[in-house]
Amino acid sequence: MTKLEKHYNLEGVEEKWYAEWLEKGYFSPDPSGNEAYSIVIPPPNVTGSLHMGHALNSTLQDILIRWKRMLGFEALWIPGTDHAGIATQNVVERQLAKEGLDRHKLGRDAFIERVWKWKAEYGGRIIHQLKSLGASCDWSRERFTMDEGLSRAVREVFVRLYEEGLIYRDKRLINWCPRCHTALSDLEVEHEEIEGILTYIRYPFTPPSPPLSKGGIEGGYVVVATTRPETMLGDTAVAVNPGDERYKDVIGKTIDLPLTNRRIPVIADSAVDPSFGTGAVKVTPSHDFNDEAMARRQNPPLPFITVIGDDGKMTPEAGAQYSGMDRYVCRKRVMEDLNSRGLVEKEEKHQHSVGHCYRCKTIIEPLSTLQWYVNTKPLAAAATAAVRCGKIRIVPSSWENTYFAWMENIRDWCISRQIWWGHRIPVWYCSDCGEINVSRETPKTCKKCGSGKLRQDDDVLDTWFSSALWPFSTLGWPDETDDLKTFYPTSVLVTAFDILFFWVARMIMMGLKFMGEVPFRDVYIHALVRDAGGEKMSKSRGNVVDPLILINKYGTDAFRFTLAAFAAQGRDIRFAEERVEGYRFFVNKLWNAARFITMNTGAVPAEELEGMFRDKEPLLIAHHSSLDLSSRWILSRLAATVEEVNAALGEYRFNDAANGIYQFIWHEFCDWYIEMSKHAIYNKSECSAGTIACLITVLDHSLRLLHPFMPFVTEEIWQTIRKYLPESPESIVISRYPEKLPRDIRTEEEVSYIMEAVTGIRNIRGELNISPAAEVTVLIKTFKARAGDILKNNLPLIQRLAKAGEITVGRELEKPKGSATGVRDSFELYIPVEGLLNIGEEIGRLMKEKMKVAESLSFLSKKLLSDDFLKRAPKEVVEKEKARHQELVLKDERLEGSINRLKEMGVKNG
RNA sequence: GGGCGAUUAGCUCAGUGGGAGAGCGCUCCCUUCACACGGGAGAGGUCGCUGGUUCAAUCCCAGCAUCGCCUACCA
Repeated sequence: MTKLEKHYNLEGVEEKWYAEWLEKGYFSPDPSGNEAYSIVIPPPNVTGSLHMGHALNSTLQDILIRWKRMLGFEALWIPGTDHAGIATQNVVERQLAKEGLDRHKLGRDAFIERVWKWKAEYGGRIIHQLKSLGASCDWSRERFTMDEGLSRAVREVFVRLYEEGLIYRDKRLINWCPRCHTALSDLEVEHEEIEGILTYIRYPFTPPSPPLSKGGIEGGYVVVATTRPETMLGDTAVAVNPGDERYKDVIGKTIDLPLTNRRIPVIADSAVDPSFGTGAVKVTPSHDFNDEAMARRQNPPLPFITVIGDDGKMTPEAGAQYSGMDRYVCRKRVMEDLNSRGLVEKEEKHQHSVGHCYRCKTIIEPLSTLQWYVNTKPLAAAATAAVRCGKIRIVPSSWENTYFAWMENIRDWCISRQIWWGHRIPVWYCSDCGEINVSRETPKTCKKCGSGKLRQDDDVLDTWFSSALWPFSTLGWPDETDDLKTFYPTSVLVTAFDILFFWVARMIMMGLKFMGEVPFRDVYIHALVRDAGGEKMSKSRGNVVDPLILINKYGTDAFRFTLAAFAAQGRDIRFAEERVEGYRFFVNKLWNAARFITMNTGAVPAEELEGMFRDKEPLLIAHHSSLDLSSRWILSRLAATVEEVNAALGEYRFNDAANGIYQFIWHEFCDWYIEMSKHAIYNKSECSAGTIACLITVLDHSLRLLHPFMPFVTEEIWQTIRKYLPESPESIVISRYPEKLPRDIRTEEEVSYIMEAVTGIRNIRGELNISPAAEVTVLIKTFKARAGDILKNNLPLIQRLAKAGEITVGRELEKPKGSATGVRDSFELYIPVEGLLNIGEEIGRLMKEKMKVAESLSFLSKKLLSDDFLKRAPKEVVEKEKARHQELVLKDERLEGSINRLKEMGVKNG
């Protein structure tokens, strides 16, 4: 037997077992084996480093996978990373900048080579970190979104969507990041509320000025308001609401646009809100989404004048004096020029939201460009239906509404990005005839004219395009692999809500479209991990808690258990480090329980102990009648816990599962059963093999229950007791998860009497501060014959646990003079306290208690006198409350008596 | 602007239509041979505010306040 140290020492344990598990291949399921259970990991960015979000996400998945594996499923957890187009390109570009290079100097091919090199060097970091979390992923199936197989899937999907007309190319306004120099989808724009300036500018009418209407127009000009004055250089109209009386006479008139030599019309459009600003709006179709829509609605459509370029600088069309200027420098200059002409009416502070690039936080610029789009409406309809009809269950279900709302308002998805790192769009343009060739394989000649002069589209696809295929591309699609047949659809997707739209919704659309089946049955949406103050953790806030540091400090097991215990549904997690410390104590508690048990296996002859385990599981059931009361009790409590934990995990209530195990191991197994068992163990003549076998059995089951949460310490301990267990496999990883053990309610009830007696005695001792050395005499007056019998049969146990001396049990006992009283459900305890305590203090305590009772009593009396309550409350409730009232009356009388007796004693003793 | 969520012990959080729980912290007692990373006993809460429904509300409903998040084309 390995000798266990007093404190659990994690040094080397985790690495040792993880290596062992990998070597044995426990994490690789057999596609032709039992029923499948599968999860695909939300692939972390290849540039990523493990943060709390990953840690929580991965821990929950690992708990599910380990649980199902132990239940006998072929459990597959596919790991991998995402190529993270813009993010990765940014990282490598920063690296280049340090060397005084940029990607344009390097050229496209060399740059991409450089990114691959970077990936080879640093891209495995997060994978390594996942392993240190104990993640039981099947690493032999690890994928990367730019793997050859996944690239094939991407092309297949693109071509088929194009052929069905669901992918198209169009020139329209998109969100443009001037820093990343690429288009972004709507989702990739983060809106932030900022305080800007609303500038009111005078636009003079082309002379002769029109006659003035009421308000609005003064001295031959109309006033418009804007937060972006520089865009006026691209204005092609001023719009007013057609119903706006103030402006009805000027619709159709023209304006001499200041700082330019252009003339623009005043138009009518019902989208204009007459109550905002002046009720007149400058229209810049090339740089504002609203204005673009307005321009297209006009007949004929308004012209588009692009004054800001893709680098965020003003174009020649902005005018010679502004061309080449940065957009914000230009804003200043325009303001100066307007001011010098007296055209600025006023400036106001103004709260409005501004879009920022989600990768680099640069303010995005709406820009009219040619991009590829997915027509998402038809795909979204099926994806909505799948959730509505229950083919996919979103847990917690409160997220369903969010999902529906987004899906029903979905807009077409801009999928092209003007960067280099990613899946290049499989489109080739013919230089001779202009034909667009869309193809799975790189074509040599134009399909229309046969020309060999083909040029591939420069753009790459949005990173999320390949992510959307992840649940089936990782399983081998478009090939019909065994893995695909066995493991698709996957069982559950575990993720945070922040990528519900980016990723989850798109996976559902693509899965339904290309597999004809949902990609997963359940979507479990877990909380976001925030800091203790509720702030989102981020590098810029400097409040990031590094999971790896916690793992180092407290061990992976304690850390994982903390995450699970925190993972209540529907609420964000405020992470508190003290909790991790608390659960490390729990690891140590478990460790010492195991130490106690392994130290005492020799209390009975080895053959006898072996005999207990000779039968197959459930070994102890066979011996049930030979087991003592407390052993039968702990087995029943174990059964209750097993039931609770399985039920909780089945509903993704990780916190309930974790707390259930914690409660059982610490407070029932350790605090009660082990203490009860000592009586037998330290008196070898009384010790039965059953008790030792029961200790081992409960420990074994506890370890297996706990293993998905705490994989390492459970394996470490389990290996030391494995030799006692019949037909046990070589690792706890592949052992059977406890399920469906028999309960014994009668025994549980009986033991509850003993526990009540013990806590009752301890109560009195503790409250009266009676020395632990004093063996108190106890009288127990029972109300029920059965309770009395149980207590009588277990007196030595009660004496031991409560450090009591003589105990008398009976139905007709009289309370001795000068004794403290404890009231329980089934009996009353009397402990003569004369000489054991300070009478003054005790009287004070009793008075305090009496006041509390009196308060409850007055409340209850009022309630019981109320006609309404008596008439309308359910009978059983009324009965309950009456009984409670009776009890309180009795308790009050007893307290009164005790106080009086103590007072007498006090007088006697001076 | 629309929507969602939160508000429970000093702290971090569970929970329920019939006078509220855990962990940590705090107080007191105990170095008893698994564990002081331990054991035992306690103190501590008008369950955000105001109304309503109900015999009964911390829980259901409405409004308000504070905080957080999502979403949106008010220039």
